[in-house]
Amino acid sequence: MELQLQIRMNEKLFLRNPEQTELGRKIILHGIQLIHKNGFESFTFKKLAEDIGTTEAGIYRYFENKHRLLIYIAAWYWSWLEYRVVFNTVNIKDPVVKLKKVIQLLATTVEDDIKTSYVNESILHQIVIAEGTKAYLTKHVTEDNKDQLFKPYKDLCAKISDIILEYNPKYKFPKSLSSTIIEIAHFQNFFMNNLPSLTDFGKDKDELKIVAFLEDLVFSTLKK
Amino acid sequence: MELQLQIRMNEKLFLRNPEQTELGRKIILHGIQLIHKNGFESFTFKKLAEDIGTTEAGIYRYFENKHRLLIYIAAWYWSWLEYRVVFNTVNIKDPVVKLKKVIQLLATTVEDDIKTSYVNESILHQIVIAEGTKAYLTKHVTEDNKDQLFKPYKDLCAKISDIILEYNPKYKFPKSLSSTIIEIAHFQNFFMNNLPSLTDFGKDKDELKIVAFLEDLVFSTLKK
DNA sequence: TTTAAAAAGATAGTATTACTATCTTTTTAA
DNA sequence: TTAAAAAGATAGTAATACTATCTTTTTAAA
Repeated sequence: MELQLQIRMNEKLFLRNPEQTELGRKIILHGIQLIHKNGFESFTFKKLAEDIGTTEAGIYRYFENKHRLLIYIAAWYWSWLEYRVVFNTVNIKDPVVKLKKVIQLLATTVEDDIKTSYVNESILHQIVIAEGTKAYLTKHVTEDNKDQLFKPYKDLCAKISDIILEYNPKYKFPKSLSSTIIEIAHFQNFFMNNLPSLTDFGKDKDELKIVAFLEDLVFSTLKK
Repeated sequence: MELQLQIRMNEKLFLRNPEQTELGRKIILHGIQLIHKNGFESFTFKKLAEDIGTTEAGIYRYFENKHRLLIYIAAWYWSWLEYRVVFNTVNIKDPVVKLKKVIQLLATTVEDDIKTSYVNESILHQIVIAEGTKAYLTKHVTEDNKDQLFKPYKDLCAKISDIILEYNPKYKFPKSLSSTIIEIAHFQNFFMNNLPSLTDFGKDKDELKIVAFLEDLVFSTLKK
């Protein structure tokens, strides 16, 4: 049995659906690689076009600008992560086990378990760590939000929030704790690798220590 | 008695020290205002020059590029915050009181208590919330770090970490908890105002709720 | 008070970025 | 087979991110 994961993306994220054409898929695949290699700031559609062997104009037919492409990539990541959270917690009764699973999924590098044709999930994870917040840290976040561009992030946050309430229905800040776990999983990873004195993981650079930190944080806070 | 706070900035942050000339101080003052108004992405030295009534070339004599100006502004903010932490916790014995003070300083909007001639602290606070992470979320973070550009941030983090250990010397993740408090204070503020469904503060948009969330988080985690 | 050097102002120029437009060729789907 | 969708090719433009140079003004020290 070979299944292929298909994530349904919001129409407003693109001008032309990149999943449906060869060029579109190349834009996503090479886009992720280029952003990872040079960083989002020095990433341009011109360079991407050269990389792919097409023209700038060709890429503009799919995405309004590079920021929209970043939002698309981030949205894809969050949708994929929500899928993995659902998949990995289904049939589990104990919310403790579920929460631990969530933390592990957020804080550890993906093994390429589910093959999606045109996305390299492990590079994607690195991109979202370093560039993900730039998707919403803008002056037009409110309009973008009205277009539902951040729905996958918000859905994931809501899902984790539900598990938190399952564990402790009286906890007052489930959504804030949820978004905190998500962001901190990424920030501690970035700090560990780039500004290690901001963490306690600088020496061995072990993702499992981030997991331990987050588990301690979450379960101390939620203890009834 | 009128005292003036002077923050000594790292020489590598600028080409020519902006504190020492009228034009330099205007660059900081109007730079902060412009970034706040239009966001960092659409901020340019050309616009800033027009705003001030000087030329682009004039600004380039002070800062290599707009990213360096952002780092300068962020560094100034972190230095100022560390000063305020020190000032507000001196002579306090109880680390609980100290930690609460720290959280309050991080999570609530500044009242313009200390006058610094050429920096608007309340706008600065807003900028660092929305743009601060962009100072280090780059491909050249390692070189910038070697130039000590993030020292004020790391110093603040270390200071808070020390208070954490004062309260609970056995706690395993003082630095990570410290950087977590710092980042989350800002992120929850940004989410509350821009993506409220990621928080539990959307309705009343009250900073004091962020304080409550952080206090609960920190003291649950550190409880012996 | 003079003078030199530092800072600021004025102007020009360049490569790159971030697009838009249009026309032709190729691919695809009915 | 044929039309329409997609891709390719080419051109152009305003803005961005700088660098260079020359002149004038300010300042600080002899």
